[in-house]
Amino acid sequence: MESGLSTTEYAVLGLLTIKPMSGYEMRQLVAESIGHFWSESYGQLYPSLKRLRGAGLVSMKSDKSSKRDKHIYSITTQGREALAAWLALPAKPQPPRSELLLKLFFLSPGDAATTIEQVNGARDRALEELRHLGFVEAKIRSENAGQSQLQQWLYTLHFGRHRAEAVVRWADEILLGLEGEAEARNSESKT
Amino acid sequence: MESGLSTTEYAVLGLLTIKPMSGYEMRQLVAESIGHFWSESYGQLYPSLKRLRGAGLVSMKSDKSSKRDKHIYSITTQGREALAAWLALPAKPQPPRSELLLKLFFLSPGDAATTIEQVNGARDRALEELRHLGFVEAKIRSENAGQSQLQQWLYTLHFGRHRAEAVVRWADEILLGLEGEAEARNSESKT
DNA sequence: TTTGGCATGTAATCCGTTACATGATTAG
DNA sequence: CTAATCATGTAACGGATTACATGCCAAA
Repeated sequence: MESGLSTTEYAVLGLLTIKPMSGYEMRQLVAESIGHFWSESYGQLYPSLKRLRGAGLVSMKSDKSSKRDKHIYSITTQGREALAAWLALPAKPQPPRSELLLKLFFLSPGDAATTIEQVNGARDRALEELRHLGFVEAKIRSENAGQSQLQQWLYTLHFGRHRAEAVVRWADEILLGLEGEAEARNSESKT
Repeated sequence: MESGLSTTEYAVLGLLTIKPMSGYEMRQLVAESIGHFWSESYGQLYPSLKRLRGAGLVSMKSDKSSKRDKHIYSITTQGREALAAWLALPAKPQPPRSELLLKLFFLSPGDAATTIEQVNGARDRALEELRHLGFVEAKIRSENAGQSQLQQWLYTLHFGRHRAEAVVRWADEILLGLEGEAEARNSESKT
């Protein structure tokens, strides 16, 4: 069912609404602007562009001006229509697959040290992401002041922030409980 | 690098530490107990069991007693060692890929109605998950009182709770902002 | 008797990353 | 001169879901 296009292909269409771009440029843009919730590799990008072109959803022209021929892709009217239709469809929730939770689930309470390490690792990564998101937000706020799309970008950034904050809260909850246990054991052995 | 086994195979080893099981049983157990952060299909399960058996990490015996021959798998000592080694390795963070955020990113501020729909949909799903997690927690608390593994199970459940709460907070933040905008526009047109 | 759950597996297919192959341009 | 970055693509591979193929047993 659905619309025949893969999610990657819709992502490509979306990127081309920002501006006409080469495959290489798209890759960069994905990595720096939506890297916290999306990724694309060349192995997906180039074949997708080819298919989309075949379907008339994007057009291509060679830019021989500056350096050596570079392929600049643009979204067509049909492409915009296909994208708009997809954007209005409810996003399907993706089943999360977490290696971290898998490990925690199977670790035994006797391995408290390993549990703590894993939880701490997740906490550190979340803190790091929080810093990174703050940095990105400051950057796009200054670079895109007044840009109409800015608000939408902030939505995705804020999602990342709430997600990371949740991880920190969760980790603190566990770490506190584990410390409490250790203390209880301690005072017990002293009595 | 790494250890030669896939994450699915470690998950299988982990499941077999709970009790010896058939492939069919494993599938059920995954769906009901760790379904909120992991999934396995038969197309992965059976070939994995085959490979693990070949590597001597699980053993199999046919149960002809009850109905018709059923294959019961158990984890071997080597299997337990392999699992323990993997559990101690830091969990690698998986790059999130969110179709929802992709849509929000590309929706234009003019499509506020669609944005609201998407965000509300995510909020509803999070609320539903919260109810579900509460239900599961009550169930496993009563069924596994005193079970040593209970605490580990709760860790994963609580992660899900914090994650879902984060989505609700984020959604409320956006929805509130969007309402404020609408009101501002309203009073403006009245003045 | 026919539907649904138990039960085991394989094949086709999709989606995605990594590695490979190639080559120009630019900064140190 | 040479390493990094720009630039385009394909091939190989791996991980995962879905569809397919098969068949028993129990309940409605």
